[in-house]
Amino acid sequence: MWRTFMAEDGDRADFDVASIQDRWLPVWEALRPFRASESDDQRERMYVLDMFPYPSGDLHMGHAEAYALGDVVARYWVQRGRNVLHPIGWDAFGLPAENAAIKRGVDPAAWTYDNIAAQKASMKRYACAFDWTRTLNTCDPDYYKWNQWIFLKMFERGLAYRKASSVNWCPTDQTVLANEQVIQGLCERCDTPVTKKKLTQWYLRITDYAERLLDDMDQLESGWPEKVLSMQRNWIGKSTGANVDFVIEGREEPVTVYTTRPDTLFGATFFVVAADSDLAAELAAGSGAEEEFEQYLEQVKLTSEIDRLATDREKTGVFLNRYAVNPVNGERLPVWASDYVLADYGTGAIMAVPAHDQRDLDFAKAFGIPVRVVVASDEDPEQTGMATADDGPHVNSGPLDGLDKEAAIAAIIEILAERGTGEAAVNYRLRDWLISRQRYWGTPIPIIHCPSCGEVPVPEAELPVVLPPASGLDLQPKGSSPLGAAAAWSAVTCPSCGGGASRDPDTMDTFVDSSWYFLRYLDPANTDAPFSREDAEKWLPVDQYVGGVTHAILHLLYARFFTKVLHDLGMVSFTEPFTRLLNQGMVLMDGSAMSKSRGNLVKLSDELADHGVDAVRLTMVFAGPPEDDIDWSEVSAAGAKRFLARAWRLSRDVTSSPGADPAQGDLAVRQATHRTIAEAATAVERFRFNVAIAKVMELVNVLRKAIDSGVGPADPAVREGVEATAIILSLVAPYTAEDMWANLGHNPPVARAGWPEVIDDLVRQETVTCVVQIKGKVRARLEVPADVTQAELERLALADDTIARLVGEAPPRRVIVRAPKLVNVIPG
RNA sequence: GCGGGUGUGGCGGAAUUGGCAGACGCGCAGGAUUUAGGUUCCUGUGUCUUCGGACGUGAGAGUUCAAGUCUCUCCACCCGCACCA
Repeated sequence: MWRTFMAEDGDRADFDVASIQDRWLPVWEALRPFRASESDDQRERMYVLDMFPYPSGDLHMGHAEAYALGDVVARYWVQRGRNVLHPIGWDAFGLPAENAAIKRGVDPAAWTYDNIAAQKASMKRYACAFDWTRTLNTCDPDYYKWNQWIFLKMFERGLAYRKASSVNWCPTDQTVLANEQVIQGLCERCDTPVTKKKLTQWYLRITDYAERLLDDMDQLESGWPEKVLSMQRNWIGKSTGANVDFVIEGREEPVTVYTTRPDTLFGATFFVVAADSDLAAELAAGSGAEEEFEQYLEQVKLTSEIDRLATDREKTGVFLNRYAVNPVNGERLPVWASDYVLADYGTGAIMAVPAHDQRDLDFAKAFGIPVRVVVASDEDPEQTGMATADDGPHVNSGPLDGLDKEAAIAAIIEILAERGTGEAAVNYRLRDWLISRQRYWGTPIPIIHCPSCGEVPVPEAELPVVLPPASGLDLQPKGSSPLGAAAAWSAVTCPSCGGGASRDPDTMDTFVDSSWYFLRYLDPANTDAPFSREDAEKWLPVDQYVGGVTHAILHLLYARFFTKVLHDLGMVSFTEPFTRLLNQGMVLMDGSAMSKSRGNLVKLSDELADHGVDAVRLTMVFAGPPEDDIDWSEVSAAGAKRFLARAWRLSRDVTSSPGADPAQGDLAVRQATHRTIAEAATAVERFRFNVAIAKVMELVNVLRKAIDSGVGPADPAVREGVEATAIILSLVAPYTAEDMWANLGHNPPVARAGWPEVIDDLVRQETVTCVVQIKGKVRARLEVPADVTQAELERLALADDTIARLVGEAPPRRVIVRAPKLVNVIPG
């Protein structure tokens, strides 16, 4: 009702958000201001990329923040005259589509494409500066064909392979998970405790790239947040040490263990194999300890992953009635099986040195195994219960006695190497990437299983292997892929021998889709290749990537891996895909993440209806540094709207004509304008968008005063200032800016108006305020010429009445002069 | 435990190289316009104060003419990893 009032309330209250939005949206739709030029454009290229969304519903507050931030960067560089590529697409495969299908009986494809349509409309209304001619959906056969193609290239090179292994299994989603998708023992997606299952699955050999993934981080050092780099380093988990071979009595082959402390080899008093390893079962067989071992293994299997992760758990294990022989001194070490040794790290077996490893000590104490100190220390681990990890002279270690840690490691490696029982070794925590998923809505794995030929790649000419329609398939999770039940789809003839064969029933992890999508944007309709090498060389690597820190490991590591593989395939020349990364924070409500169950969900559509697109965007950008979280309850979209109305009113008040010569205008207003332009540019380039906004707000205040009580609305400097305001605001508040631009008598789009040129003379201050301190406390201020000399400034400062009075007669002991801004007088 | 980060008014946050702490906004208070106000405009707003000033950036020390900024010690909180041998 009050809106009706406002409309009648004369020229003050005309800032009608809804009608401004309705006016400009169709105009932009026609003008397409953000199309990246395809060829022979001489402008410098720039690739600004936002992480693409999963179409799980309409856009939410998190999207609104991320896309507002990415938009500032993209729009800024467009204004600066760059040829900016700023694309968007949809990460459209994945479980939610399938779950919706199961729950509501809709086709996953229909569900997905409906959501995409809704998000696309919302994004356009949200005025995202995307190049709408380049969108992609990963669930389109045109897209996933190239997942399959890349997979086959990897298969050819041995980078994609199948193996049987104990894998992470989500009982709820009824599918396997990559290590990266298990968070604290829970399924990343549904928080169900993850269990282990022995399955034959497809893997990508990311471990082959571990060293390069680590090394190439040097290239990212200044462009990526330190946090993300450290998380990736952590995840790759490189360690150095040695492999040592231990003979097990009664076993032909020696067992290799990996250790980071080969120098403590003389302190080994027992030997442990992972309870769930094949080796443990083998050693238990015929040892007389089978029964105990079986019982123990049962118990271990029942222990959930979460319990396993509790670090303060009691050590458990079972003696296998076997002995390993220490290669350096021939000692017999009892062999135990325990779950504190992991089957899939190192070799699944360890030498245990209780004096210098806390876990081994805990175990030794629990089972009364002797502790032998081999690195001298004041503390006795057996007494204190604390293993010592400090450096120190070695003792009880034969040839290593007296050496420090570093020397001892070098010496023992040499000794082992001479005897052929060990060598220096490097280990990684990173495991190969498990990509098989027993679900429907994903990329079919393009392999045919033939009883006589084995794994046969689908011939390239037959790609894509298209998903069969969902209708008629049982998508209910049951542990095996729904595709296997699509008999007509599954049954094929072997491309190699022509015999009966079947398709691989699994689909790929959706992280495969997002590992190279940034390349597909260059040429999303290409039918000959995933992307053109020529375009890739022109546009990539991505100059600025914007997205949430939730993908710090998963997506970013996989995308880096894919880029290196594509590099090795000769398809791209660079080795890192994203030069700079900006991780935006989250949008919270009342201190915690929004969720329906918590009852603190803020609906984006409500906020947009209440305050308008521009005010919501402005609030997101002005709230603080982009990487910080925003608590929606602590910021004010109403305040943002008020500011926009204030800025917009300026454009109504200007009475000079377009093209009026600003040189004829008021100097002070011009200076304020040009300083703002310069400061806003610096702030945007440093990602201090909130500061850029603050600067525009100051300019708006100056212009308001100039109009109301200063030079008046007809001064050309006022026009210049309001035009600059519109252009700077176009980065954040495109509707308001466009309407201001029109009010000022210009044609749309303001987004392509060009960044105003800064006149240096107007930025330079001819006089500055100099503070005069006495002993570091400000006592006076002087207006001085900006180019004042040190000597002149000192004279002026000491001549100041206040200063002269406070300093007194005696000559000052010292005067520090930093012309033109500061003088500090230390009285005698 | 290991690694990364953050501590500034009632709140969100500013502050190139050490050089006026608290820009800008929110909120609050007062005033003007208004029949009215979820409008607009103006003014004030770190704390204490004997109105001269004094104190003030998590705590404590140090370097310096000068420290939010540099160094050391400590505290609190957040994030990531965590039985990885």
